[in-house]
Amino acid sequence: MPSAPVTEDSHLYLIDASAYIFRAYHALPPLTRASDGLPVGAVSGFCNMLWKLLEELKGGERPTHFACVFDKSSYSFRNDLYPEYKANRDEPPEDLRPQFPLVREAAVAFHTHALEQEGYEADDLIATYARQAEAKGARVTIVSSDKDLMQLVTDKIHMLDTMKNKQIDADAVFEKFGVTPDKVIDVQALAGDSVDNIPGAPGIGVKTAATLLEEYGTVEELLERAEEIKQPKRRQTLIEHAEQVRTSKLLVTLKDDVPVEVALEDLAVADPDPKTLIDFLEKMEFRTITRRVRETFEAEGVIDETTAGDIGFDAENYVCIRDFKTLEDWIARAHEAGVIGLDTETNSLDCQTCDLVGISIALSPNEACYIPLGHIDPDHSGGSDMFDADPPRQIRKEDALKALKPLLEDPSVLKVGQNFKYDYTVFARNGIHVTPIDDTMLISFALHAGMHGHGMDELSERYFHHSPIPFKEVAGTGKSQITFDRVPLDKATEYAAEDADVTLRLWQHFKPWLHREKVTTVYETLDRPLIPVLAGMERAGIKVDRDHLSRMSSDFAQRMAGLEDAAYKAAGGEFNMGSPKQIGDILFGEMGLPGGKKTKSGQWSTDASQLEYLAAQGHELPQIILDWRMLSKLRSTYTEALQDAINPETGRVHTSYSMAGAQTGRLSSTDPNLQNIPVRTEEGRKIREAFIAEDGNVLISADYSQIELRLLAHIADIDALKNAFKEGLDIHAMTASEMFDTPIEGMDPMVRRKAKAINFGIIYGISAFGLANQLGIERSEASDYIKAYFEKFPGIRKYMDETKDFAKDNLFVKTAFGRKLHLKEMNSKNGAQRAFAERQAINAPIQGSAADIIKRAMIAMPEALAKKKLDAKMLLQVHDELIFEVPEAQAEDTIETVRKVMEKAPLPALQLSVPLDVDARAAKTWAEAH
DNA sequence: GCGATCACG
DNA sequence: GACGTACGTGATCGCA
Repeated sequence: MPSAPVTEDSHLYLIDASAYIFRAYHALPPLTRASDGLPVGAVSGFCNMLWKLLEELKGGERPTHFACVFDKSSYSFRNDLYPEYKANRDEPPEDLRPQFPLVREAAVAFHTHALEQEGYEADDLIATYARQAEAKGARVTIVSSDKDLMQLVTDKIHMLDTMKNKQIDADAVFEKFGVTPDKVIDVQALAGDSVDNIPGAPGIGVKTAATLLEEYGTVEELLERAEEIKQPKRRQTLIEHAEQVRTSKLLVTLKDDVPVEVALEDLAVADPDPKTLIDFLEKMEFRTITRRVRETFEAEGVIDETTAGDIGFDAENYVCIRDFKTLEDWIARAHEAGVIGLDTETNSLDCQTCDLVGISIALSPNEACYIPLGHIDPDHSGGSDMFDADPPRQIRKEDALKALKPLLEDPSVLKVGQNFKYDYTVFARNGIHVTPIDDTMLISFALHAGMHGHGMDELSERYFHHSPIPFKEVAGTGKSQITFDRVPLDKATEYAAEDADVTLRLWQHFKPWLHREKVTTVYETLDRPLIPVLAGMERAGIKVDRDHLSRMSSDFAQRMAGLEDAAYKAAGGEFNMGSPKQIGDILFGEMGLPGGKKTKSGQWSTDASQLEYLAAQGHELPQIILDWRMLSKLRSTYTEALQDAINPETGRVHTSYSMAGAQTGRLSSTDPNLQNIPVRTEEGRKIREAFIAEDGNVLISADYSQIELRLLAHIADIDALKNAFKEGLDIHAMTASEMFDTPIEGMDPMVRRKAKAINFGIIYGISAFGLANQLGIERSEASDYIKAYFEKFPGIRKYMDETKDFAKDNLFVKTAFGRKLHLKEMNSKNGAQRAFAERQAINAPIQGSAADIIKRAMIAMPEALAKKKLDAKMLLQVHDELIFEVPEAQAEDTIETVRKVMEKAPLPALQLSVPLDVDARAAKTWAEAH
């Protein structure tokens, strides 16, 4: 650490760190480290404060000497004077305690002294250094708002409350105590202090103390002449408690001659070591301040950017291509590069219907271009003067695409995209089949599922400490938002070229990690090849009978109106049937029915299980609400919304599959969600009748039977289960028979139902609470069932324990095909969080392996169908089910091929020890085919 | 923008 | 002994 003499030009900063920690803890919102839940709110506040003081204070305020001062322990010489000193302090809160050592670590990371000394409080050290510096004519700033330090204030020594950003000088002290700083200890001695347990004189507060001191000068003088005090009460108090007041003065007087271990000169401010500081901040996972610190260091040129692997972003180098010659030049350079970042800009978020507006290409970091192709009025902003608008000078779309096509289809040039299924579809609609490809979103997902999201902005911030321009910034937001074709070209170029740039950089950053993390195969055989398959399914869409939906909608609306009348009658007045809040108030408030559970927000819960319970007791209104809710759900989410989703050009509904949404590796379906079309109730199933085949065609539905239980049997290696599947037994009946020791023949359906619930429960990471809830039985009974199950199938318990142990050690679990799901809460101190992670650890390998298998089937499917010269088109995936559309005459052959591909899907990567069974049927509607 | 609810596997 | 609980999703509505 450097040393420098303290002179009149010096400015010493003393941070009252111990007091700061408590204040930050209470004043700042709680913050925990994302990866393990470690509480770090006070540490974060401390780091921000230090950084601000050290780096952002420019000019005369900048410190020349600097130190953070801590309390060493709770004991000090004051305890010898007065054993009760600070005796009323509570232990620091549980989630503050681990932060004390971290704050000391932070002080060191910032390259400042972390001072503490046995037997003295931080305040005494501060007093000593402050007085020493003052004696040399230096200025002193004490960073604290603690009133105990106010006695130190002089015209050289000030205090600074960083949270309120307020200087505390002699005037401010006078305002608080009614005396000048040198008399503060006298006021405190008289008034006492409940926080520090300083007794003072009973009945005398700050105001009275100030008045008395005005007349008598000091405590000593006052006590000497106590007999002269006119008010009898005060006189008596002061005479009686004279000794106590003298002790109090000793307690509040800071010791300014501590034999300090570090000399004042050695507190000279030192530049932090960039690597040490950034490493610490990154370890704490403070994203914002890490970025700020990094940027400052970069600006000051103290970080070697290339060794950090981070080449700064510089939009200056982005090029807007508006003439053909330049485009040809970039295409040639792209061939040369061999790998390019690629991104498309469109005029809507729906890649099925949008128009291509522009293309961006990145060749290397900071070397990127944007090719506008469909911009309107690019030289005016927002088209306010449409009549004057000149068409922008941009390359004709057909010409550009024609020139780009060979590049985009060139097998020797890798095209890297982020969420590339979108761009793939846009290009496909323009007659270009982009290949070969990589997708940074999917690479991130293969590497880090469960650790963080996989959106580009988040990845860029996390790995490059760079925030790409938000879309909102170029297009605006809300009602005044414009489509990308109206964004002026300069802004469009900055935004679009940056996206391609970031994408290429992400690829460079991630690619080596695929091997290191052993997920190359997952990415290359399960995720990447699925892109064109899903793109094809989304483009194909499924035919939906609008009239059928429309008729159902009217029918539902009528019946809902009837139910509304009945409900108002039963409730004795009108209310909003769609408001759970109002329903709760009526049922449990006005009608006084016995309320069940409450929701998190304190409202009465009115979910189906609650209403069913009330209905079963013979109450009318709950049943009406249940019936209405079902119809309302079916109508708003399905019969109405699905009509709007029909693409007018194709007459079909085109969903969009999300490939990196579900943590376990499952797909999800949005806009609209076609994976949750009703089937469980009679009424709901009718909606599936609206999903139909084109004339002359049929729909085929093929689904895996019990795939997750089969995988459990295989993964946990349970002979009894495996044999049951091999023999084609009813697995739930078999389980019941084993558990309850009854023959399968003539089994009570209730018994089988229990076993079925347990089988599902096992897959979910069973708990007595959950099982009891599911079956509507007592928790103790559920507990007995689980016990019986584990006695019959000890291998399952063993599998569960081993899986949990693995997850605790490695913080991830794997599917049978090697897909990883990271579970960072496995060792959380929070019991509920940990239990949740444990159940995920049980479930994810099973659910994820099933997802992997159907993905393999889907990837193999197009070729298998083509080979058999079948015209079947794969349309939908619903986790364990695939829907196809095929000319009627080919239905049987298609079923045969589909079944074979699905049943053999794990091969050759994995030979399951149980057979996979596939049920398949052909029909005119999805309702019948399922 | 969030919680409650409910549709699916 | 209390806590908070079945796994994975997405859409709609009311409400602040």
